[in-house]
Amino acid sequence: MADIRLNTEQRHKAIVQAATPLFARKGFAGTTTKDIAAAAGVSEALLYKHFPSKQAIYKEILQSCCKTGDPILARVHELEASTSTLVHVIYILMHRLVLGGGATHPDWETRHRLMLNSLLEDGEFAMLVFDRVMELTYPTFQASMKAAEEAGDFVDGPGAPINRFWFVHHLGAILAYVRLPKKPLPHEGAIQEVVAQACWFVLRGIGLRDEAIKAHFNPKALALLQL
Amino acid sequence: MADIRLNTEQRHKAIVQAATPLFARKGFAGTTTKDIAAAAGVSEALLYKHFPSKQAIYKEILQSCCKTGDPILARVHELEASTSTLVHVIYILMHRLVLGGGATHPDWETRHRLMLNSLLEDGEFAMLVFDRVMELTYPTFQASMKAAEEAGDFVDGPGAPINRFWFVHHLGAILAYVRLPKKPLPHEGAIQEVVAQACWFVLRGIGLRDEAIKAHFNPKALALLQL
DNA sequence: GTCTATAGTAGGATAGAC
DNA sequence: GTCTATCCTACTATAGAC
Repeated sequence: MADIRLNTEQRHKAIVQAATPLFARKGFAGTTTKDIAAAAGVSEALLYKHFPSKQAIYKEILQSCCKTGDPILARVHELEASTSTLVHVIYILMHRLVLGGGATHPDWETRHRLMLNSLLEDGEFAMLVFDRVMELTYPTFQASMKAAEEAGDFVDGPGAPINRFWFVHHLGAILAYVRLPKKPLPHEGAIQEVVAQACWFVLRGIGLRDEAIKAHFNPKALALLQL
Repeated sequence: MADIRLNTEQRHKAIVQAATPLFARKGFAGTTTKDIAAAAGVSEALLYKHFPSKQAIYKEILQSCCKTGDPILARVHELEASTSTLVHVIYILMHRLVLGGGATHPDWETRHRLMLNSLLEDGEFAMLVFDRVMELTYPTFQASMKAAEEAGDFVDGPGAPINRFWFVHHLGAILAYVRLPKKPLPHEGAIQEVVAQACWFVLRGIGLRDEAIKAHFNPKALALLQL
């Protein structure tokens, strides 16, 4: 069945890779070991040489998948704190959440599905992903909010800055989630438009002044970058 | 097994009611007919006298559950369009999404879970729920945005009003979703606080001026109403 | 209207050969 | 390292009695 012989580590990885989209699409209960074996191109027996149980495969997927961060998001920390950076970080975050990573990181859909499954289960994976997202982007986000305030572009509001950060992330996330079924959705206009509107919405929401948004937010130019 | 004999209609309803939280919690694949029968207090055989298949039970649950609207939301249309109404509608919507309906409508958690499952499946149920929410609350929301604009409390922004409505709803929804696992979450502060901050965030987001929010949004007073 | 009993299948996991 | 064959349990669904 297996096309070629792989060493233990390679086969182990291959099984995880093959199983990931299955668990993402059909959930833990809906995925059978038969499915996994077929997707991995091996016999069911071989699965059990590498993993003690189906549960163990799932656990390992959640472990490994929450660690891999989007390569673009990983570089956000390089940006200097400013109003402009605040606008761009938010655009990047929203854009990648909703539109995915294109060629550089095509697997956002899988991650979104694993997130939803996790929220229906124990939420463990979701927590780890939240930690990761925060680690990658919040320092720059927070510093840029502060910079924007000092520049007079920002009006503070009630509540912790971290909560505002999560509101931004949450909106991007749920826009992605409601698009998972490939059905017509309540939103009006093309998805790029909706994302741009959502960015404007959250920029206002965190407290950026309309003039600052107008000055720094150029969604059409950003869209050309196809990031 | 069955405590008492019910007529066809009653038993039918009882099965649906018993099965609903099971499908919500464990998804379609994770719920067994044995579970359903036990929860309904009947034999598995009896399920099949009322429904041709497990799938049929699930379908009927999704059909019936998307029709029942929250009784408070159903009365939103009675409110007159104004800035104040805009603020209150948003608070009511967010509050009920996140904190649930208390005694009047305790089953928000089940609905949230069915929503997440639907987004992982074909999204049909999600669409129907979206329609229902929009039907109940959007007319008042839209009219109040217009009234707020005429009162000078509101600065219009880019994009269709309906999208801003959905951004509001989405944020409330996802705050509820991330709370489904009873785990500590990224947000800072008590959940009532977070909801109040989220309301402020979306009020800004749709374009309400800070002065108008300050004038009309009194979360502590609203919280006392325990609505 | 409801049950017990059971058919038939699919699921997770293992034994043992190569 | 990989497979075929198999075990046993759990699952969906039905038959037939009360």
